[in-house]
Amino acid sequence: MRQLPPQSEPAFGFSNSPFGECCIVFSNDGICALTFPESFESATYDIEQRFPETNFRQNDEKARRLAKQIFELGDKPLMHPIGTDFQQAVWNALQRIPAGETTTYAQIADAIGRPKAVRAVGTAIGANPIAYLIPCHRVIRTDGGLGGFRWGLECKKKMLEWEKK
DNA sequence: ATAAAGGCCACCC
DNA sequence: GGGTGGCCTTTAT
Repeated sequence: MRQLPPQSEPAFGFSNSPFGECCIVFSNDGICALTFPESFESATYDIEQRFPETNFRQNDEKARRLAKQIFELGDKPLMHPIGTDFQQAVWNALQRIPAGETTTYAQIADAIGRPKAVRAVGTAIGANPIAYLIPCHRVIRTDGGLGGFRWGLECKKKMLEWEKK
């Protein structure tokens, strides 16, 4: 099952955040992406890849409002991530990790009833479209290593530090 | 239909 | 520390 791409008033915008500038993609159905791109171009390229056929307006004002909700007030706005069944299962499991705690890729695999799909879990976590809100940064390796992070390991560390207190 | 590439893990050296 | 083989999903041929 594949969810529909954003349809109702799709838009994107940039805002600052505790972890550097972020790009938020949203529609009336909720947030469908939160990224930390290096540039305007890489951000729009990413959007283009993820949602071809969709025409987005730029709305930085709303993006800043959302960022404030997320990072300052700790709200969790409505989300609308697009992905396969497997990915949805993984992303749902991520949202059950309490803030300030970590788990491992293997434990997530167990949690979704696919203990052998550890590697695929790693791949699915890497495909997480909504950074921070879907807390893929709380997943580390079984051997204690930090694992990877799409937006750089420094960023992953920062997020974990930020949540520690 | 098939190949190649992953944010992994256990096991060896 | 490092290398290898197995595992499973996704994406691009």
